[in-house]
Amino acid sequence: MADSFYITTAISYPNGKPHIGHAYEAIAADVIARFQRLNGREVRFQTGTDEHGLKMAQKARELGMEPRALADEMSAHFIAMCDGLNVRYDRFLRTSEPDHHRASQALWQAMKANGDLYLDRYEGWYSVRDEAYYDESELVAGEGGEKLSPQGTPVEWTVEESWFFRLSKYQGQLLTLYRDNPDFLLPESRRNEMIAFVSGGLRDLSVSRTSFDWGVKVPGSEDHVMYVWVDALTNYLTGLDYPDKTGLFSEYWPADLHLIGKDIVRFHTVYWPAFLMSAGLPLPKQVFGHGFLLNRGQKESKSLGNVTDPMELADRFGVDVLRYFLMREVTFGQDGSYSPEAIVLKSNAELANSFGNLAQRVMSFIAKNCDGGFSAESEPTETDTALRSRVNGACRIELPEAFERLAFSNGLEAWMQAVFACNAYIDEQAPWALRKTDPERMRRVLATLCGCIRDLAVAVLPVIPTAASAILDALCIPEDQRDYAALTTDPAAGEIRVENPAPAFPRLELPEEAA
RNA sequence: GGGCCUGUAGCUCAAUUGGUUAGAGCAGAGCGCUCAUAACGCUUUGGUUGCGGGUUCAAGUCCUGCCGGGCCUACCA
Repeated sequence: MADSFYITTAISYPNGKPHIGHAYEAIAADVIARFQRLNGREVRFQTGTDEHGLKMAQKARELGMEPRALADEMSAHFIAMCDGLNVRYDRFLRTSEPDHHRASQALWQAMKANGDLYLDRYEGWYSVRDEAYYDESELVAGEGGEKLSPQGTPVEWTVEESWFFRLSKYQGQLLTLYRDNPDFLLPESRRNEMIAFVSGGLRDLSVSRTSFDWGVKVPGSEDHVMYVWVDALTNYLTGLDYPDKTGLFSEYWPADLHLIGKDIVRFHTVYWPAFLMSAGLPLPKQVFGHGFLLNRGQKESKSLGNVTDPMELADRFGVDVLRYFLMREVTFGQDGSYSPEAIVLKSNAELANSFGNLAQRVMSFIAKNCDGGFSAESEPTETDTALRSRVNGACRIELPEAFERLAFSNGLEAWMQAVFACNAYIDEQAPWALRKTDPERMRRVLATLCGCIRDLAVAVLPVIPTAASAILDALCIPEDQRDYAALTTDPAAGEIRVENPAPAFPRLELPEEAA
């Protein structure tokens, strides 16, 4: 289908509760999904949890539970997070689901049929503590001259039977992909990184393990489970009922956008396209590696004790406020910093004082002075038309163009400029003075403003769905006129009605610890 | 250790890819307004672009060294 749009987040590893980074990615993906729906596209949005692997198995053992029970418990937190943040996914996929095992095995067999999987031995210096193999060159010498991992943990020479994927075979095709499709991997800095990585040569990839069994079984090799990334990446296909290629799959594959963190760019832009090439499937159109959120400029970690529960932020400041802050403050693709003070400051300045107050001052004026409704009879002046086209341009052209490039902060910047223009216009036109001198002119001014507020509210729907809808409700804008296509109409032309306007954004108090 | 990215006003970011006097918002200061969530508007203070060299008619932008931050280096967004 030409206007379908398939977007995914990375699936989260649920060996702990969701942190701010999970929330950030889910929100960004939801903003894109809502944005594309407003553009009239047939959107499918998938997120989920990546539940296999040694760490989950170990964590479960520590807690004396079955891995599946732990996965059930932890994935529930991720589902609750999405629901709590107004993240409207079409499918929440758990890799422990049977259909996912089927899909992973089907992909495996497709790669095998193409001659890209072979059984060999994996040997190397293995650190049990780090659960990782190290290259000889990475090892450091301990005090007694013994070999240690770069983290200083003991290593031993380990031999394990393993299936391998012929990654080396795809070096040329991958480099061609990056060269011919500059939009395949964004932002650009990440593409440079991957070109350098792939140009340096690719080793075949060990894609199965025998040391644990919490995973997808390798077909015909039941003592092996798939390397977790083979199984994890396949989730994007599972959600479309692969290996059935008739229904959802034919409609939505290839994916339009895999939204991921910058730390897993390699898996999505080297391994994943190579797997797909091997299986003879089309490649996703774009992978975008977003940046990380820093807590007051510092990375969050358990050892620093500065881990933030995103739901706590949402409860404290509001879901829309959190969503707006993350999209507005952080340049998408780069790292960003957040703090309670920054959230409060941004929300008060832009949402409460500028946009929310604009809507409220206009609507409550109409409710009080125009009996809640009216039609403007006089012709718009040049000033009215200028404001209207400025605001409409920001909402219908500038913001959507920026969002299309995932440049959310730029799009919202343009939107904010339009809000400022409206506030300047009210002060200049002073409808409260016109009320006594020229009521007809007053009505025209108010109608112009209502048209602008309609545009502004529709444009930000993807970011702050609840508050923007409340404003559109108060303006009595019908549900079917709340998308970008509807912005070509001029609501100031007809009857204006306002019902029960209420402030859309409360002013927030600065957190006490900041004082 | 290696690779890559990053450092611009107190804060968050721009700067058309080397081209006038480095621009916005927030925060601060002054004035105006009263419809509105003590909200809004106008004016304004504030920068040796991390530090040192170099290339160039011209450097925030390119090269180099140093300092700080980050990501990857075969299972944490």
